[in-house]
Amino acid sequence: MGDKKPKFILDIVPLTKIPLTRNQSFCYISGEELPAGTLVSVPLFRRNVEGIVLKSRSDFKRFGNIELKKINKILEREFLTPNQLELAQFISDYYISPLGVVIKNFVPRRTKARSIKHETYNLPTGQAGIKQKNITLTKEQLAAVEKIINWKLGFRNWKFLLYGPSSSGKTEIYIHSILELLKKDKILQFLILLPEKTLTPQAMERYGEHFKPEEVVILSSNISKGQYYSSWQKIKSGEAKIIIGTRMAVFVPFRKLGLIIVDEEQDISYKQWDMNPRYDARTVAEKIAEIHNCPIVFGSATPSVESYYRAINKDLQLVELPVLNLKEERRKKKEENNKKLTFCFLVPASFCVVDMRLERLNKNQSCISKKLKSEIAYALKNKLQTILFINRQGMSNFSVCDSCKTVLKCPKCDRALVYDNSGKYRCIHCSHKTSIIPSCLKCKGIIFKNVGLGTQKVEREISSLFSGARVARIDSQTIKSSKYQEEIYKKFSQGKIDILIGTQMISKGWDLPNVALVGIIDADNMLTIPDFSGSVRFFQNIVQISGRVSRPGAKFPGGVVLQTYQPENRLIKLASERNWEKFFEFEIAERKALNLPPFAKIIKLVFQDYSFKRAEAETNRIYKPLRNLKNISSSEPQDAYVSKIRGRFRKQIIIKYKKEIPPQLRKILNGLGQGWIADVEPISIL
DNA sequence: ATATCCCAGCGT
DNA sequence: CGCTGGGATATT
Repeated sequence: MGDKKPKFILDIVPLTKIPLTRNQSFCYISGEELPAGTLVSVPLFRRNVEGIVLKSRSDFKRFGNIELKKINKILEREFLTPNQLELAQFISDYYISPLGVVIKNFVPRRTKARSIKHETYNLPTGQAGIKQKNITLTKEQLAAVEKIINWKLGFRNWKFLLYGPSSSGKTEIYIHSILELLKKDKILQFLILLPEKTLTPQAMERYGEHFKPEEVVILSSNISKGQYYSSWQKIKSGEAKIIIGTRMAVFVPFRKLGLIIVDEEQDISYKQWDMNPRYDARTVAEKIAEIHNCPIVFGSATPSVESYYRAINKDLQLVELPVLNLKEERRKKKEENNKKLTFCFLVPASFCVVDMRLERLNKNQSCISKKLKSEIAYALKNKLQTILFINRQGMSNFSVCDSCKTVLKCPKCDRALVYDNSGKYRCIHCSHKTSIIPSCLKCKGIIFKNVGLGTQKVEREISSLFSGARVARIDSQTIKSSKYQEEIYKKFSQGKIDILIGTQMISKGWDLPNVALVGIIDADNMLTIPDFSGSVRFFQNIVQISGRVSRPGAKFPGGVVLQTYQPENRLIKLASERNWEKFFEFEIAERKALNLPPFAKIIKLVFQDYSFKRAEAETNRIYKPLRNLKNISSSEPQDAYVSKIRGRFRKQIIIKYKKEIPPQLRKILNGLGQGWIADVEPISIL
């Protein structure tokens, strides 16, 4: 048969890594025209892969001398929406990541959800969803809602920064805005992005109360592939209206978005830093808002420096919220307490900085200061709960050989091993463990001294100081099983635990109403992060940690005790005041002086190799052309903060540029070979 | 993903 | 000189 059927050439992106130096889409022949976004199977060099159609055309001429292959199979037409394709291209360009790898994130595993269980989330079921709780909003909250829902009237812009302390009622504003926008247009969908840590069942309930269960989907990394696919389909069909999720939720096929909310906007878990594409869900969400022509709200009590700077420059519309009647509440509380208690050791929301040098002078060698000890004792006596923060897990920072004073290091990583109470020493990077009796690599000594503090050490100390107290510990070791975490949470909220010791892990998400005292055991340790965002992280940590006490509704006003060897440190002072604006002024001046974000954009280039020589040679090779480029500045190749991981040496180059990546720089970045990692706008340059 | 090419390192 | 293993490479 003479093949009279018209044939078409399709531009198809295989869902696999194609080097950035090459064209990201390939041409295939098909008997029929296929719309963009169609999922197909194509042969690609002796194997078959999935691919997404970008374009159909009928001109053969360009490929006269190359014999094109036919597509294998059409899997599903218009599997991805045009909006998604546009977004994928944006992410690929912006984060210098192969388009196929990016699109892979948009294509769910198409496994049928085996169980017919519709909702397995902890959403309030049955009636609860439909009865819309009457939320009474304050004047300020209502004003914020008005601004958001009337975003079209705002001539300036429809990107908002909702800046208000925790407990200023941001969630109510989100919910109310959504309900109002839904009233106007029933087919709208809404995206609510949350950091991993705050996407908890407790947080979910707050949203679940106001919408029908079948209208809400939750997307996080711990749902099954089948569940994800079923949610994905619901979103594509329009059945799902409220999409709550972590950063991965930016990849789903929205039909028509009415509003995007990025809660806890400052949270660094929005940035994917460990694999390609190294995208930032905040930036991507903003792009989605542009594509869908819908408003976007970034919410935070301690905004990122970048966002607040944008708000000041009117690039975001700043909506400020006052503390929700907290002052009155505090005053009332104080009066009450003064009546009840003969002496009130904690001024409400007091913040006490303890100088640990004085403790040492006074022959107190414990990691618990006299002040903190007495406060804990008081809290115990009054059946109030205490949280102690120590941002180091295990027993200590590092261990030193007693005879030759060498730090015990991981053989594969440039990292000190930590003693973890099982009698072994562990590496946090590669989970390498020593034998029960480790020996010093240098002198074969077997006696080690532990230096510094860890959660386990604090736990021991506390147990010996307060033998009657019920103590629990939470860190990344104990938290591995979420069951255990849930159990601790339950016990603590039921008042069955007096003192909770943990890393920053517990500073978020957990709503603990009965906490009277928060102790920050070693603030200096938190100050030592030598990174451009170190100060911000410190400040935010302290605010978040302090936020564990003195919230409205608390049964007792709380206090914070911060222990430090440098009480005169400017950051400690700023943090103890917890005045974000004041901190911002200090920080922005420093960022400007050092040409750091938001005054410059950063790309971090990391090269890893088993041979130090090769790592050195390769980074120097790339540095040479970079040095001569105009409009950028790049650092000389330097050892990464952890200069060796799993036996591979790591060298890095930090590049700064204004606004957009210059074309010549892009060319160099596209040509980076195996072993290189490019991280655009990284959260850290360590 | 995977066949293929290239080269260093090694033994004959 | 050939054999081998590891790494880079290309894919319509």
